[in-house]
Amino acid sequence: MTDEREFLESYDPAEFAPVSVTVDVVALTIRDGQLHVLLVERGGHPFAGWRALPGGFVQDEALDAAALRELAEETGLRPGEGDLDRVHLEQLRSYGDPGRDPRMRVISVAYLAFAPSLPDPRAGGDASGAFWVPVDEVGELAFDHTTILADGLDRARSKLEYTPLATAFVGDEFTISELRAVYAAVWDEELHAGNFHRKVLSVPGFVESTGETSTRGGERGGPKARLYRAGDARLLHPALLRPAREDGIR
Amino acid sequence: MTDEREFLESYDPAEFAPVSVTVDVVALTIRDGQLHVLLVERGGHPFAGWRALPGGFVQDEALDAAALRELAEETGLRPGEGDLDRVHLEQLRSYGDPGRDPRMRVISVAYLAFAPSLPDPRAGGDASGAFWVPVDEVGELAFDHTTILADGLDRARSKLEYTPLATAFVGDEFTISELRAVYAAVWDEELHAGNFHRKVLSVPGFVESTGETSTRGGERGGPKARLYRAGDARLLHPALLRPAREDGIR
DNA sequence: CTAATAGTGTCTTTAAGACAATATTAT
DNA sequence: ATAATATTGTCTTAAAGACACTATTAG
Repeated sequence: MTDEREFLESYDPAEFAPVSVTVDVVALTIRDGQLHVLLVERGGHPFAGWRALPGGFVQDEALDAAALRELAEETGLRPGEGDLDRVHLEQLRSYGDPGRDPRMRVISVAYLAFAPSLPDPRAGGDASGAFWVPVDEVGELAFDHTTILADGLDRARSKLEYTPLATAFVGDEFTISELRAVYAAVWDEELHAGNFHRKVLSVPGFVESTGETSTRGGERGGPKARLYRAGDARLLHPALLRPAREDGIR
Repeated sequence: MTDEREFLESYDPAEFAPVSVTVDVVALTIRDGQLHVLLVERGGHPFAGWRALPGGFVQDEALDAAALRELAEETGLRPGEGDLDRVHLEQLRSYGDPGRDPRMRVISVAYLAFAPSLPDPRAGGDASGAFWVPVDEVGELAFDHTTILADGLDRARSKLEYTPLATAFVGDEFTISELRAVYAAVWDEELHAGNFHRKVLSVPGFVESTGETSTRGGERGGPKARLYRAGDARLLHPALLRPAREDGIR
């Protein structure tokens, strides 16, 4: 195509040092009341044997599609078969410092995925293994993935405040207590059951009642709870704000 | 380097269709009480003669540096000489749909820049001209820049709520009225002067008094106003929330 | 003088948070 | 029976918003 030739000639070849574009996914889920992230163990160099975020090269596809594909490949789950349908996926940000990959210039577009408890992953792709790791037990990761994970957690914690994101971590139908457990796990804070309950119900469109009630009470006793499903709100108003911590503000 | 050879051989060449990475900048400033965005007029194909966001190819530099460089080139301002020092720059998100550039696969990392009123730009780089345009007079833009601009405006409007970003649009020292004018321009809403005044002063670390007072009153009368400078808060707590609009929530 | 503006005061409504009470269920 | 839990009630405090008022300044 002539246009493309013109295009390629229109700028300094020095600017055209080869660049690769990858996607990396910060996939979060909650297991046993703890926030977990999906990690893979790298097979090849560099960082062989290190843990890393799942990811890979972008093919002839949209960025979102690449992220979903990588997630499916690394977990062994198939898109379109239920498991991955309920996954909420959003772009986090891009990372492109020269030198972040020792081999060549690589720009990574990071994604954030939220999922209800998923089965244990099957290894796939480049990874010699993939597994869910509690976020407070993640050590040093390959490349700049420690930074990416930290940014992803920040984003997730913040989005819980003003969006109904928490509903992405629970099943189609859930109790208010289950929802509270999501907030507690992601924020790593206790929440007052009574106030939380009233607050959630008072935000228009956050949850809607199914009219049903759970088949049994809590794990350790208590009455059966009413069931809710996600409402139609895309923003929570008023928001569910975390208590202000002095650090982070200044 | 052997690692690089291994690397390049380690994946399907089909995945290695050439990719370019660009940065595009949504640069916002306020002139005459109206929010303006910096646009360029494209010289070459495709979209010759169309308006577009300033941007260009990423060289051997960090992404942030590329954005700042492009901004400097398109405006004719020099970094490190004051004009651009007060510019707040942050990454917006990346855009990479296949086909967003008709010539080849281009991933664009978009940036958002906020600046106090800057001088009229001088043309530079590929652009046959660059200029500030009121955001409500921007027509259709080249590529997917209309979407990028919309995303940038959303981000800016939202960040005014919970960060001291508004101070990036005013000078080093400013009056509460000037700050209110920023909010009014970005949100395109009137704000109650009295309540706004009290609110701003009540948020810890948002502004701090200089002890000085402006040399003259408002444009059309009124007493001299006290001067403030930006405080040390990185987040506003409590936030300055826009009135909830029914749309946008659902 | 007139109109506009800076800054403060006051009151109402809404939301957040602490705490208590009651009924229901697992063990 | 005991302990934990779901849900609702009450009260206090913080914040938001509406409105009024005074003093000061440009024109």
